[in-house]
Amino acid sequence: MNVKATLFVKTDCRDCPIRHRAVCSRSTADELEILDRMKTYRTYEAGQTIIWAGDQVQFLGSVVSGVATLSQTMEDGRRQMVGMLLPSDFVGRPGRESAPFDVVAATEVTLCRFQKSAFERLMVQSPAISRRLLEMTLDELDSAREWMLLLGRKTAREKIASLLSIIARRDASLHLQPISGNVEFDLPLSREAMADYLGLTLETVSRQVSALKREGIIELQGKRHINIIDFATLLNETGDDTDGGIWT
Amino acid sequence: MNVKATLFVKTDCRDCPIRHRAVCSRSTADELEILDRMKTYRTYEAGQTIIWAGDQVQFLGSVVSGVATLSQTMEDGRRQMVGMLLPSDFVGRPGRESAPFDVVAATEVTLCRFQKSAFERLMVQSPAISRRLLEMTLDELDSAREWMLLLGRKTAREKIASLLSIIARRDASLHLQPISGNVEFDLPLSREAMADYLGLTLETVSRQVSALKREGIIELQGKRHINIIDFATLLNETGDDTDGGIWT
DNA sequence: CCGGGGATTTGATCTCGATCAAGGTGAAAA
DNA sequence: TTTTCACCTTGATCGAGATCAAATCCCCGG
Repeated sequence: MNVKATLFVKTDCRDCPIRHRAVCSRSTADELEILDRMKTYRTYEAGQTIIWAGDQVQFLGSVVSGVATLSQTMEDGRRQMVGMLLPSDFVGRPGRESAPFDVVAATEVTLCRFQKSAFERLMVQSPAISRRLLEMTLDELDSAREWMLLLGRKTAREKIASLLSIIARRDASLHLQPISGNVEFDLPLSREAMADYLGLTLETVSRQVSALKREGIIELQGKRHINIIDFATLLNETGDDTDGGIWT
Repeated sequence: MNVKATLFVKTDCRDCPIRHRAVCSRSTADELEILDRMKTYRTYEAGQTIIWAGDQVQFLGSVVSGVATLSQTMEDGRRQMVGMLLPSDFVGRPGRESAPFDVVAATEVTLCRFQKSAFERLMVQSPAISRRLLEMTLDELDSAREWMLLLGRKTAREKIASLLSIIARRDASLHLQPISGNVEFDLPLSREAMADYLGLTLETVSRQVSALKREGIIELQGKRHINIIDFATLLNETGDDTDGGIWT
């Protein structure tokens, strides 16, 4: 833990997000140097597709700012979001030719990117990177499986409450703030994107948000700014057990 | 590929499944030796819970025979299966204290187990193991995300057709047979387990299976033995694009 | 061969969320 | 300022799948 902190401070990669730094955290200074020199930034505007499912992708990287979505679409247009990428999340698959899902910028998004081939070469030299990526991928897998419970078994109201509490939590952890009582944040997703994430229609999302507002559990300022009156009360609506589980 | 095949033959671990062998496939003979000496077998009867969510688990391993399920349950009893473990699938998380989900034997299950601490020590020495586990975990993550599309957006009939085609495919690949035309296999899951996997009730599962039978797309022998009359016809009912996608 | 009990099927009815259809809102362009 | 357009809300109705309630099947022990 101390080692991690030390390396965290040592790295020059100051403008890169926490989790990307964490990827490098057990590497040597040399390796950090190499990663650092490889990196480039690119910004995508809201609504832009960053990666199409099936594309050959030449880079890996992580989200510096903004929110991107991972989703898939059936031929008839039904769409399901399968993940949300927030600052510090890793993007891309080492060792894979083509992307399995669409990556779309929900807000303006800046990525810190590495050339895929160079990163993969570095992975072979530095086993710590593979171990760290394994750890991160296991976390993502657990999150995906938690989401399967939501999609398969939760009611519309529970789905909305769960989504709001997750976004609130991730937003708070981004600003390194504790979470309790009153919580405020901007929704990075449109009603339609929320529907795609939750396996609902946008009308149902709108109705459930209105219901939570009517019942005084949340307040809205505009369409996108949410004020959770009391976080614990919202949690009661999620259907989850009280302790909060694995979502961060 | 040749290297893999060679090592495949070299290892003494003959009774262990394909994918577990794959974990070792890029390791040295020494490392294989160590893994081989560590391994023990254990058999669980159908219905038995192998791991409870939250348990401290002291082993890792892979499924040798039988089918196990990964699932989570809400306090009020709603249950969602989040994965199915077939022969060759890896069980357990290196580097994790406690299990995130229940693992239950759907049929009689035999596991090949390694002591977790010993395996983790081996992982540090042999970077290839981490890389291989990362690859496998990425596959699982993609599968989980495909399943999210099913849970969030597919109709009951599409869900049933998808499940049958996945089980048929995995069963065929287990016996190293190609899949096309007429396909026969035993369902390893009860109607209730199928419902838990698909986010449906057992009555809906039963009705949809009956409908597929009535329409001549499948035949039943007993409750559990399925005969898919023409695999391509069943695929048409899944809602997936024609090429089959990532499911193996 | 017979009875018991879990697993499955089938039927009747209900309900939550989808669908169809107008409106409202607010920020940016004209 | 007015227009416009994308986004969101609200209302009315519908229908797929849930729920409640019996049968029926079948495997197993006696």
